[in-house]
Amino acid sequence: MYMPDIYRALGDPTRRKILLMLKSGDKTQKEIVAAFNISQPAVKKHLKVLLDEQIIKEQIHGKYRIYHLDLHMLQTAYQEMLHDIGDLLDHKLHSLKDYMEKGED
Amino acid sequence: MYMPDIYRALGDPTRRKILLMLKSGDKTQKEIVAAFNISQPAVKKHLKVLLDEQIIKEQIHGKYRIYHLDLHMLQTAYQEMLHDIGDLLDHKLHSLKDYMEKGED
DNA sequence: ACTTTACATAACCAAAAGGTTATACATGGG
DNA sequence: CCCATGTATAACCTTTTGGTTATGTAAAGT
Repeated sequence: MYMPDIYRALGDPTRRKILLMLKSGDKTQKEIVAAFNISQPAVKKHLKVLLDEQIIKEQIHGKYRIYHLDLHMLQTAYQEMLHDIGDLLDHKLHSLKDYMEKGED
Repeated sequence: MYMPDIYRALGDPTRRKILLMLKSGDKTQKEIVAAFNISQPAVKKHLKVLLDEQIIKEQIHGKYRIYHLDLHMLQTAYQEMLHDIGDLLDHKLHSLKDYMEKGED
């Protein structure tokens, strides 16, 4: 059984850029491919990793594949990583909530 | 010029365990090697990655190499990751904050 | 019906990652 | 000086990763 590995998902800069792209709105695979200068199958592999880790979701719309962030999972993922670093720094998870509260406008 | 990649540094479970070890105090390479059942050169490679990413520092003490956490860099890494998650989630902060508050126990 | 268009899939490749064993080097103790 | 200990380095191996090209398939436009 597959153990989701958030470090794997976020460990690649292309994948992080894809996530940033999706922040500004849902995107088709075509649009994502156009934003990088790697091939369509290469992009698709990155999307598969993000799908496997459940960081993004896919919707089929005719011949299009529309991708969008799974904000819940993404937040959980970062929470996990921050928790690991937080453990090392002796200041824990609540600082994320603090950050989010201060960051609101 | 080399851009430190915190995601790479934390991407391996052995390295995360090494960091956890170092949290409880500085360690010689010998002690770190003893804590895993992989070879000394394998451990050394992990240490090199952590050194490259400047997450840990090395001190030469006679024939010993003493490793310790670079808390400042960890702090920076933490901030970097907070920034990343902020970038991704900022316009959804409200619902996430609600989620986190409900999710706390 | 035919042809684009968007995506899927297969086969392949080079380089990186994570490990090994064997061996060299340097320091400290007897 | 000699030997044990701690670390460094070299050579090698396997698997994974991130990419490629080529080709197949399904939906949409004309």
